[in-house]
Amino acid sequence: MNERSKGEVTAEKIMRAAQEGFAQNGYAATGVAEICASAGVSKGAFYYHFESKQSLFMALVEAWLGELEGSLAQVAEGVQPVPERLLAMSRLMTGLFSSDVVQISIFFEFWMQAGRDAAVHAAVIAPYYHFQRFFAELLQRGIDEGSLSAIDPVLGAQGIISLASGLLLQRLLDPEGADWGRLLESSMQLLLEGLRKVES
Amino acid sequence: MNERSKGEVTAEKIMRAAQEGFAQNGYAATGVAEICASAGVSKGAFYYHFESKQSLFMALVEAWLGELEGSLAQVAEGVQPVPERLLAMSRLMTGLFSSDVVQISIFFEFWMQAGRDAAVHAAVIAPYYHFQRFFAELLQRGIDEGSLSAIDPVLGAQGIISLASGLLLQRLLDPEGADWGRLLESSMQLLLEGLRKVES
DNA sequence: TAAAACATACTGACCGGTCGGTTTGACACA
DNA sequence: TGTGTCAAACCGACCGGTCAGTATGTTTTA
Repeated sequence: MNERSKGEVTAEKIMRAAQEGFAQNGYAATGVAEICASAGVSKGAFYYHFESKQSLFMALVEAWLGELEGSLAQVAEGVQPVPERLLAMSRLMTGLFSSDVVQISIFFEFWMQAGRDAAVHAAVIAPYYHFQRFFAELLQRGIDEGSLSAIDPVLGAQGIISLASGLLLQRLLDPEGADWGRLLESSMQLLLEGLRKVES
Repeated sequence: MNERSKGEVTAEKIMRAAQEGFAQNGYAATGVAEICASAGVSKGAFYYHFESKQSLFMALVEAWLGELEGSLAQVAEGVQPVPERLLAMSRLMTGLFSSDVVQISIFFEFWMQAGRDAAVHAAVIAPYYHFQRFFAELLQRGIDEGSLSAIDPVLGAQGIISLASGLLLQRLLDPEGADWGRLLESSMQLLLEGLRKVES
């Protein structure tokens, strides 16, 4: 009935514990022993499933990116005009990111490590470009359909990504400082206002 | 002639070396011995000037924030309309931030540590609010003078901060991916377009 | 000459990773 | 159903090395 083997369950327990640890105290400050204790698993089990602490981190990165990619694909399709579509996406992100500060924290942990570790960087840069291209194409479509003014779509895409990640960053510093989910939506609206084609 | 004592010079050498180390490899992964070697100074000198590794980090945070505060005060005054003033500020930031990836990296290192360490958080959150208030007041002035539409100024301020920090974040991941300095200016212009009051 | 400013050797805790051994569960065979 | 087998899964003591911090002595400066 249950298709997941015992080993897979253990590996998942380790990954969950590691994610929490890395998010809470950072990669370097989180020991393997601590992860094991938190997962209720021995060190032997850890090194049975993962080659090293580093490779565990990579597994986390890849799992997270895969998840993100999936939820992006969900909203990739649509027939509404581009501005409405972007707003809908930001509303969706609201739900995805308002979940837990820990989730956000690990995301930036990945980002920071990418600047230091070549392997992490290689794993992160490709999806990043993918995202950039995704938004740029969306904007281009908006320009083509006449709902957006003719700015450089890549520039606009980088602006959108900036806005989203910057808000996440502020939320990290001051979780109670604002309704960050709602804020993402309204500042996206603001940016769109700047992008929107003036009726002539 | 030279007013700076020998001790102050040593402390500065240590701080410079530490900044580089923390930025390059992160706080936890940068050892005290490594910092000392890089500064050309012994461990004794280190612990003569700093109580602990942690307190050195705090000193770096405070120095950096003070510097930022100073360069902000420089452009606080002005007689131009608010939108032009904001653009001028983003142009100024271009120069300040395009200097070195290391500089940016240490900035985010501070930010991340703030989420983990109460002392760092306390030191960072106050200036953060200060900045937020600064931009909010600037926007309010723009609304009052009629150059901006009547949005929530705090929301606008958080949007501006998001844009700036988000672009920095992307620059960290992909330094050669764009002319990030120019990008800050043009996306600020985009945001301002959304904020600008339509002539009626 | 006293205090400030350093240098060097050292300590104890901790950490990533290893290793020899043990448990567990699925399957074969009787 | 009982029993032997084997590999996957797991355990935890242990090792080499690193790290923040200290103890103590030496030089420099005013």
